[in-house]
Amino acid sequence: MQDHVKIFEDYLKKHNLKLTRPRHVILAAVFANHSHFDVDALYDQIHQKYTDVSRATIYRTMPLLIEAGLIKRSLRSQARDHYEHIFGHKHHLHLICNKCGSIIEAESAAVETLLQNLAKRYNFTITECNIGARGLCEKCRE
Amino acid sequence: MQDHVKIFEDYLKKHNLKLTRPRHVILAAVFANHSHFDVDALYDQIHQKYTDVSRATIYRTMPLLIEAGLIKRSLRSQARDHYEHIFGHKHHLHLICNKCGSIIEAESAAVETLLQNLAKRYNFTITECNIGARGLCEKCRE
DNA sequence: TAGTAAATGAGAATCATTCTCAAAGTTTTC
DNA sequence: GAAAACTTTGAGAATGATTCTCATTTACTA
Ligand SMILES: [Mn+2]
Ligand SMILES: [Mn+2]
Ligand SMILES: [Zn+2]
Ligand SMILES: [Zn+2]
Repeated sequence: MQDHVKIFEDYLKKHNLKLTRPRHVILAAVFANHSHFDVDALYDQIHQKYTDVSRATIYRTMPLLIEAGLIKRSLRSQARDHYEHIFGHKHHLHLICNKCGSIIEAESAAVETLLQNLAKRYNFTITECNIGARGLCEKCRE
Repeated sequence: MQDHVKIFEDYLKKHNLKLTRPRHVILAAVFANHSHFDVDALYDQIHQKYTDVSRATIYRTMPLLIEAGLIKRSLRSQARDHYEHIFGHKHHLHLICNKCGSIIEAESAAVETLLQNLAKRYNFTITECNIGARGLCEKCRE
């Protein structure tokens, strides 16, 4: 059973952090759907069932989930941080439409390989790629 | 004489915006050095000679310079927007060291081409690429 | 040079995020 | 299973980058 719950719990134990109810609730909410999210949306979602989990705790938990390798900070739209979970998902890149705001997720393996090779030339060790582009989607082009 | 000043002035005229002193001062400061900058650093730099140019005007001018194709919003470090000018510079990508914070600028043409081809498959028209990676630089790896 | 519309500076407002601290929870030890 | 030792939590205050407001100034037009 090597699921996200186990990974998080292992991470917490390894770092002498406690396995608390809010942390489990937040983790579950993060993996309850598979799209990008921001803290505000997450708070709304959680708050329907668990009125006692505070924004502060959500903000405090994001770095833990990142450190555990379960989510990444993926985009920033109008001054708000966005996250997406990465555990259970392939690496991908984002094509963001400037008009309608829709996000296409595309396979990134080839681009990442090229990027890795490039980094090698600078003796740079990549731990996290961030690849994306803005433009116009099919529908918005006409 | 197709320099950045001319480009900016043409942009302003074309959009019925006025060629003001603060806008010229800000443009000059942006191109006075060739590194990344944030509004705060820019303000400090400008404020030494031109004490009457306000932060508000600098913030208001950034989108104009972006629209004119002279700068781009390039990175965000700890909640602060960073910019770099792009006129007169080749496209490049950023390798950011997580330890020392240094930024390596690397040639991005090959990666961008690949990204363009990928986008084509989704009928997506790219106007702006954003490619980068985090990790450890040569010095910080030991 | 006057008339008109846009731009500016100063500081207030906004708003996402971080911080503070007293109260509550978790783990360890007996 | 209860107390000690330590961590986490919620609530709301604080912070800090960015945006807004509005009275005043400036740039352009004729
Ligand atoms: Mn995604
Ligand atoms: Mn750069
Ligand atoms: Zn679109
Ligand atoms: Zn380094």
